[in-house]
Order: sequence, then structure tokens, then C-alpha cells
Amino acid sequence: MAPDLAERETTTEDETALGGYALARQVGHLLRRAHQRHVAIFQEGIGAAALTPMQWAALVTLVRDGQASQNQLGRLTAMDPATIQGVARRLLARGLIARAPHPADRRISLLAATPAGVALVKATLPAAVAISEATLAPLNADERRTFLQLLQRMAFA
Amino acid sequence: MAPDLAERETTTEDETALGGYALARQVGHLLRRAHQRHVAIFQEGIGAAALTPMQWAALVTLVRDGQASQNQLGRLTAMDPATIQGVARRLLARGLIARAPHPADRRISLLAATPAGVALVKATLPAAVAISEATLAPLNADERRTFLQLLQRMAFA
DNA sequence: GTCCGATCATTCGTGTACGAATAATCCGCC
DNA sequence: GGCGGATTATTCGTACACGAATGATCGGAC
Repeated sequence: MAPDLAERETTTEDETALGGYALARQVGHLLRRAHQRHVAIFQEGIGAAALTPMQWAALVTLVRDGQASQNQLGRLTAMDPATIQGVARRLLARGLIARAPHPADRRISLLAATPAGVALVKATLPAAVAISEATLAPLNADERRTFLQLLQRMAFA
Repeated sequence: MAPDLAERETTTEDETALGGYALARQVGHLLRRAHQRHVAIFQEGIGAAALTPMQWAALVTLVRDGQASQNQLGRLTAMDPATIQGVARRLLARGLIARAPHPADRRISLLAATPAGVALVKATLPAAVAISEATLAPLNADERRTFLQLLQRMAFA
């Protein structure tokens, strides 16, 4: 496999022409790659439960809060109304959540985890913890604290 | 707007049942939200260039490296062959990049930025720098160094 | 009591993201 | 010199992600 020539061929515009801008050092690129790596760890670690990160987020939130409207669940998990719609539809199809009409507001249908959904969350919780742990594996305890604290501010600024 | 009742209705399973697992504190959730915030800043900051983060990544990489095969460009920007295909197709359609047959390998067509693509990158570079800056705005200079160093390890571990 | 702005859920369109399968081509090994 | 494994690009299917538009409903101001 032609070692270097393959990855760096004819150089038309040198990096100097980009004024020191290196994609690999930009926050956005690093955030994307770190998230990408986490999703891969998640898929691997979630195993037989076969949930996506978003499905897990929605389900675990419903288990914690008991019930919520669809848009409300979207806000709690940082999903667009259009996005949570698809996530909810797939969880509904698997029988992990259920809908009930809101007693007073006919626009709303309340979502709640079914017994199967609650059971799945309880069974999967150790895997979820292990996933977070594995994602943070490159850092030691001190670094994890620092990183999470800074990341929190980057996320919610 | 019913303040608290709306966001926390009937609580079936208390947080204690989740053994202290709080979605809002998990790395994966925070990485997703930080990335989400960055993409919003990017869309806002890129302005008239109307590029997505991925299109920018591919284009700036081609300007730096001169030319690359499609899969190679995907590897350089951390995109699946299936994903880079769509990104390249859209850049091609806008005339920002062009294809040429590889002189020796008929499987490969080489991608390169067109003069229009190079010009767009040069014109957009200040905006790209400002986007990275705006994304890191919640942190001071010391924190940025620390965060980027740790994030780098999280991304490439 | 009725109108008006806000909210709820859905749908459409576009753009990542990636596993899996495919056809064409390449290359090293025998 | 032909064969088998690797690589290239494409396609299909599924799942986020979100702007924008829609129709139903709600709630408060008048």
C-alpha cells in the first residue's frame, strides 16, 4: 500500500496558504470525531437491546419522568419535533413505549414507557454505564472531571 | 407556560431507580449537544458560502492536498465511502470540485478543487476561524488549551 | 363569546451517517 | 498468466437532524 504518496499527493496549495488553519485541530472536527467514536462504542456496547443512542435517551427519560408529551420529550433530550417523531414511532413499534390521550388537551398525546420498556432500561443500565466509562477510557480520573466540566459548558452555553 | 408541572409530571420511577444515572451528565449526551451547538454556530457563521461542515471539511482538505481519490478524501475527513459520495456529488454539482481519471488506476477518479472552490475557501477562511472561536467562546484561553488537548485524545483514541 | 398568537404533532425536503451488498479493477503470489 | 484477496465507487436501507410549512387545538385579551 503506497505509504505516503497515497495520502499526500500533488500539493497545489500549501498549508501556509490556509494561514495555519488545520482541519484536524478545529473544535468542530474534534467534537464530531469524538462523538463518532462514542456512537461506535455505544452500538458495540448496547448489544442485544439494539437501541440507538437517541432511542436510549428518550426511553430512559420516560422511565425517569413517568410520562411526557412528544415535544416535551424532545426538549428533554435535545431533539427536534421532527426528529423525536421518528424516534418515538420506532419505540412505539417495538412496544417499549405507549401513547395515551391527554385528559385536558386534545393536541397532546402522552408518552410513557411500557413494562417492557422499563424492564429493558433496567436490564440495559449497566451497559449504558459501561459505555460512558469506555468512552472516557482515554482519560484518567482527574482529566475526566476536568473534561466533563468544560464539555458541559461547551454544550449548554 | 405552566412552569414545573409541564416539564416534570407524574414520576413513576424515581431517579434513584436508575442508580444515579443521569442522562444530562453522560459524555455521549454532552458530546452530542456540544456538537449540535457547534453546527448551529457553523450554519450561522458560514453565511453566503452556504456550505455544511462536511462540505467545508472536504473542500478545505482538497485545497490543502491538491487532489485525492474519493475514498481517500473520506478517510482524510473521517467520512464513510457512502457519506463522502453524497458530499462529493453536491460539491461537484456546485462546480467547487472536479473529477479527473487516474492515469494508472481505472477504479479511481481524482477529485480536486476548481478555481471557484479555491476562491471560496480563501474567501471563507476568516469565517471558519471565527466559527471555531465562537464555538470555544464559553472557555478562556487556558481552558481552551486544556479542553482541546483532552478532546483530541477523546477523538483519536 | 370571539379572535389571535402560541403550541402540538405531522409531513416534506435536504443532508449527514453507516452497515451491507455489488461490480469493476488492481495486485501479489504461485 | 491466471487466481484470490484487496480496493474503488456506487447503491440500498435505516436512522438521525433540522428548517419550513401545515392543520388542529388551546388560551388569553378584548
